[in-house]
Amino acid sequence: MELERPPTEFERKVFDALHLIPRGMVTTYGMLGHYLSCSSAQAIGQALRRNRFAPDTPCHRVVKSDLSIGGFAGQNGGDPIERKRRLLEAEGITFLENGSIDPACCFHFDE
DNA sequence: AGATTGACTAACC
DNA sequence: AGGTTAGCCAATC
Repeated sequence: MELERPPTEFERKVFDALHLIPRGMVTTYGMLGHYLSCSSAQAIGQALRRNRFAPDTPCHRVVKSDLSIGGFAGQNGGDPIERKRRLLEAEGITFLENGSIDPACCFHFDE
């Protein structure tokens, strides 16, 4: 069982970076990792998965490298994903016909 | 302390 | 287009 614990330093860095993403934009696990000098997008996903402050920290603004939706609330489909999609739409994200996100909505970190 | 687990990704078939 | 694989790495058995 996973007990309550304060965020690790790594998780704090990830959560802090989320607040740099403007409303109506998204980034990817890989790009976020690159910004944090972490070469494992998977580790980034792990941190977001364990984000217990969601959606206060905008973890829904992180999607897959191919700009498909990615996961949410520990799942890769079903209801949580529907919620993630609606959150993004409500923020002004535009989706293409194939269901992926408009590349123009991709936020680029400086440095 | 070692193995397992992933909200991943690029590179292959 | 879809599957498999290897590499990645923090957190969790």
